[in-house]
Amino acid sequence: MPVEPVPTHDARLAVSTVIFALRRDEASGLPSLWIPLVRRTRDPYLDDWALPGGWLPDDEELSDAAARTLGETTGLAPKYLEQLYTFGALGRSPGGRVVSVVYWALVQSDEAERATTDENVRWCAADALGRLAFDHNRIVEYALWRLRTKMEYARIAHAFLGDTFTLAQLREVHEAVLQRRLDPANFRRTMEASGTLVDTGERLSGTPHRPPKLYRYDASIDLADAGPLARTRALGNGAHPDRGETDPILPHPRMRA
Amino acid sequence: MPVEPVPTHDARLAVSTVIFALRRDEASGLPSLWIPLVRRTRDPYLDDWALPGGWLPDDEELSDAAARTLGETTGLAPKYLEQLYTFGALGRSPGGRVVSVVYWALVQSDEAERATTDENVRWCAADALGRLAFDHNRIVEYALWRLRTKMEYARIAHAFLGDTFTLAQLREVHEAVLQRRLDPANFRRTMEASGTLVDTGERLSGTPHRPPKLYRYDASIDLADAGPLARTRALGNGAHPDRGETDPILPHPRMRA
DNA sequence: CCAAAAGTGTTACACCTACACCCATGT
DNA sequence: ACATGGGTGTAGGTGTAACACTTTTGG
Repeated sequence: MPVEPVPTHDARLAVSTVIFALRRDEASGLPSLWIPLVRRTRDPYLDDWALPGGWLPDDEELSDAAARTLGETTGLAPKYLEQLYTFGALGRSPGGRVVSVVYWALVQSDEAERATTDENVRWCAADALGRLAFDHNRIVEYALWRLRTKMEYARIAHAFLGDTFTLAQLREVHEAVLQRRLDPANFRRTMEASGTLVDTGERLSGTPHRPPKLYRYDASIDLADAGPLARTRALGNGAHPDRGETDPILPHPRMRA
Repeated sequence: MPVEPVPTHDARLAVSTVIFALRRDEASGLPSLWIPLVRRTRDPYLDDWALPGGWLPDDEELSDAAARTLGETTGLAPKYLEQLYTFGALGRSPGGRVVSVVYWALVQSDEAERATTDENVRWCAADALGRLAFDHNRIVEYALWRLRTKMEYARIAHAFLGDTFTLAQLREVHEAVLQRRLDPANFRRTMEASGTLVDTGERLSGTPHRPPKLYRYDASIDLADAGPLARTRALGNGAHPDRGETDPILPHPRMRA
């Protein structure tokens, strides 16, 4: 057995969060993904932009730390929060090793429109950030990939919306994240088949055409596929890690005997 | 901006690994999943069984630490290694906070047959471990779920086998992990369609029936779906994190416009 | 009435499943 | 020769993609 001495000078532990919201482009009218960044106020990468985060307090849960820094920078509460990955490469932070447990979060987009924006917080289009501090470009790239991948098999799109929404709004979210148009008819059937949509009986009026039904999201269905860690924290809607790699990954059966 | 003081008393950082091998049951002849455990030699949970791991050295990469403890307990090198999740709940370790970055690994099964087994290392059937130290039962449960989920969409089964293998051997791996029989004919076509199998031209002789072809795994195909972190470390075959929670996740297109 | 989006129906096609059947080798 | 697993062929079911079509509102 190897000896197991208590370390005298551990790597430092940080928590960061990639926060996604949907923002409507003024010109095209189409929504796209935006994330908030904070300006560095001290030496490594001073004045550069970085992901919200900070050192992990001794007495705070990892996900709580992620949600707290999210609130401190945006003034919002996450509607979806999930651990992304832990980055701990030796060279990633000049001047002392830092291991960062990174979360990703979705926030309600209409709330995000009127979110905090001061000198040191800036919202950027997720696919056109500048050069970020540390390895944060890589982290955002991975978070984007996870969001897009997971959107194809999990029901998380509603986290960008309010309590009730129309199918067109839900489809618009999918289209913005996946960056391609979806067939309204097939999208409707796919969502209805998932069993997670509840017809509220209400309709949205004031549109210049036939008023669409308003739906509500039903969380009780999804949990089966979310894996053994899903039951952990409730968090309003769904807060589960991955399928992995989710991968996922749970669509079809397979060739059986 | 919140203050950002350097912490005086961080949580301690550990790395653990869930190591999977396939072991053939003497009675039934069918292979099933086994994992090595180490006996605790100090106070929290003294003499209980736990996952291999240890404190993260200041100058070692996370994945290297996982691979090293794997080697120290089994004498083997991983054929597949991927970060699983980071566990950092406040109460998970009595007497001081510990944040564990957990990896999962696959090792070649015939090598594992003759692996280290002393007083303090024991191999157990993955679905019939006793009560483990800390939250390690939960961790193994999650790792098992990830392995089974990922086996359905990613090509990782070959990591349990040698350099060359027959389709029947590969199918046996899938059957053992997924715990159900697969149709040999359909399994063959699915694997051939994946494009990751290379016919070596050789055949396995000595069987009491028609000699099956020997195949080799071709890594160059898979990397497309593995996500932005895949290019990181080469590690013989594939070492990529997730699709996440992958998950996944990448089988089908979707309703297009 | 017209435009436009909501919502329904239908067909073509891809893929998975199940199972029948032939092939090649050791005993 | 024959038993056994290797390997190929093929019909039926399931689900998605594409698109035509009807419905319902505001202007």
